Amino acid sequence: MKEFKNPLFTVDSVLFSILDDEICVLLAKRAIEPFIGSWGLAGGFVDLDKDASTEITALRKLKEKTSIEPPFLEQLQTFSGSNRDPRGWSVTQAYWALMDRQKAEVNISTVDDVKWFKLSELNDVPVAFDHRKIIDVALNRMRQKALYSFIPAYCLPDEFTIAHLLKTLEIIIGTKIQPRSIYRRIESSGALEEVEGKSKSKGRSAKLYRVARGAEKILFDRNIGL
Amino acid sequence: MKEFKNPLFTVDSVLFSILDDEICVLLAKRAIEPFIGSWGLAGGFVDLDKDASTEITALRKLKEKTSIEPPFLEQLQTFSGSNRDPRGWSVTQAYWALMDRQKAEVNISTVDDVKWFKLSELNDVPVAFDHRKIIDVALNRMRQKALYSFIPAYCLPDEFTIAHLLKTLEIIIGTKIQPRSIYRRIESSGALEEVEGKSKSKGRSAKLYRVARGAEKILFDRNIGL
DNA sequence: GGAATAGTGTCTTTAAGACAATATTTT
DNA sequence: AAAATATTGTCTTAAAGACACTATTCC
Repeated sequence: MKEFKNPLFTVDSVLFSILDDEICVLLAKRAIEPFIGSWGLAGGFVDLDKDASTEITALRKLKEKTSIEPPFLEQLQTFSGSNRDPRGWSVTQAYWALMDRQKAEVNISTVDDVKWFKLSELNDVPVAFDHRKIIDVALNRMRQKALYSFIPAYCLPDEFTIAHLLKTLEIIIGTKIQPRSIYRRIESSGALEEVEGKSKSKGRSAKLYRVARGAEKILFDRNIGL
Repeated sequence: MKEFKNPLFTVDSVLFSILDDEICVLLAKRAIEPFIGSWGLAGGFVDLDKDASTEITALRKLKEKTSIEPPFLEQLQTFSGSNRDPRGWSVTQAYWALMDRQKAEVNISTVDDVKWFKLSELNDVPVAFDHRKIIDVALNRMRQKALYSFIPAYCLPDEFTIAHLLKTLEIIIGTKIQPRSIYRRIESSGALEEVEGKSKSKGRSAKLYRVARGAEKILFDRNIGL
């Protein structure tokens, strides 16, 4: 039997959150070649001794950068070819993830090689490999899922208001959404749980909610906001 | 920098079609270890010299088995870990594909190491690796897509009737579907094109259609058949 | 013409969009 | 009380479900 060489294999994650009413993505400054000095996705090689699966690899790498594991992580797509990495034929299994930006802030603010970039800033920095393309694929995936799930709730703090969720969905989808539709979905799906306490802000205070366990599996069979 | 060993990397495809009103999947009898003699998905190692991407690898392997390239091929998911292949830590990038069973029949019927299995037969044969699990993930994906696209049309012959498409959707989804809903979707989406000629069968003959270019990208924003 | 299958009309149902109205809080 | 925001009521709209009815084609 013919013996084949294996391609280079890495795992990379697109971690999104929301900052100043804008989608942002976590990137790390590359300390090694190739693309040293450019910004790239959190990721790297599988540790064959420690990692039980590539999902573990993805979580490990994200934790290295943010100090916490994201509450939402899902396979995105695999990117491959001989041109995407100067070292040779390579494969990257990409994941995408969501987390509350505040939670990671403490850790990130102490280092200068990990940084959240707003989408609008992304064209002004050098992005390594084909990571820009991977981010775009992840963006499309997130936007699509926002239409028929509450998955974007995973980039909110543990407790949040419906107005906050609504705003987040609007930012991701890019259009106004009827509050009524969200209230209806919350009631009919059980994807959120009411928690004790109220928000404090300018006007009437709002009920607080948290994401119910397994909420990422609750899918509506109709798209919102079109 | 620490040097990492790469995992074994393979590409495997779950090819579905319809046979006797049942979903069927193409498997190949393994001629080499591990799992020699068992049935596995069409797939194998990337040819770093010839394959421009893993998608090309998948197409190449499918063509080897069926003599034709499937009209629909899409990334499914990646499966990884140290237990799924006795040779060590491994990664399989899985694709799923559809084609008309008749088209591949000539080639397949001349060999005895490639065979379509109905889903109901699948529990009676030894299936290699975690390929049974991969098939189940692909099944779920296909069933989901059948709810909001005409992608299942890719397992029909080049020209087909609406009744045939309807039947195919019903088989995949597993419930009765209103013909009216299908006619509406065809008219509003432009996913199918009418072609010359009529079907010949027992009763009134039906118009013939073919899948329009890019039809796999036409998605409805509501699920059918629930 | 009768059987069989294809395709249409149309009423009902479901869940989202629009947007006004009411309810709570904060100041 | 006024302002601000949260939540609900309710009418409209879009697309699917149900199912009867009409249209063709084969025999």
